[in-house]
Amino acid sequence: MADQNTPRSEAELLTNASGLAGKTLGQLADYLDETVPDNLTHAKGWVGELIELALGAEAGSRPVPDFETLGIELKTIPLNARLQPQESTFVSSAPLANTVGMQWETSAVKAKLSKVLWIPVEAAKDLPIAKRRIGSAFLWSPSYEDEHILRADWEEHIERIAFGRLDELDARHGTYLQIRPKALNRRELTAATNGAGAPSLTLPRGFYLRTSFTRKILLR
DNA sequence: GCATGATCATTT
DNA sequence: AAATGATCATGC
Repeated sequence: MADQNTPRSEAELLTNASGLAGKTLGQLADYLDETVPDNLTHAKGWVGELIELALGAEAGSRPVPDFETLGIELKTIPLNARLQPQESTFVSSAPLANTVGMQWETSAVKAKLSKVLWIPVEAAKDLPIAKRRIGSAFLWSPSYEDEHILRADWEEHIERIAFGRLDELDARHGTYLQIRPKALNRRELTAATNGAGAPSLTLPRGFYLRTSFTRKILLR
């Protein structure tokens, strides 16, 4: 079983993560003295937080990788009954103000995706949460081709934002990386820059990896 | 409000 | 059934 202290090395983290494979969320919750919610409607982050606790992630809500000294980001990946990803993966909030001049190389998206520890977890809706099994964790970094496409997507999104075409933002753009709302509700507003370069307000958005892309990652 | 963790619910 | 758009919880 994984311990609750932060791992000192990548190998230690991988060993701990591998130790979760085959366990159910119920077993892990018992071990950690956590309560399994009846459903995730009001606990959407519960699985991710449980795994963080099990592996000793320390970032909390700070904008740094879960395992800061190792430079590794932890992501759970929900699997359907066919063991394929069933949801997109949130990466980071999208910058909507003063985006002119932003570069992929120094972007939050590139930083977040540079090294990810993926942990597959069964998530079929008809499977009780406590009975859902954790899968085999694996460390991933984007391939050269992946990064090329991610960069092109990011640049396309940022260009749209930089020109103030906020009304054109929608989830259909982007091959691997899409932009979708990331807010409490549709009335939420955040600072943006409009087409005239003036301050404005718009719905907060986030960058997400399409399910079709995480499916490819899983198959590697 | 924005960062963390995501899934839900409706539309296509 | 899959994709898009909307939403939920928590901490500071």
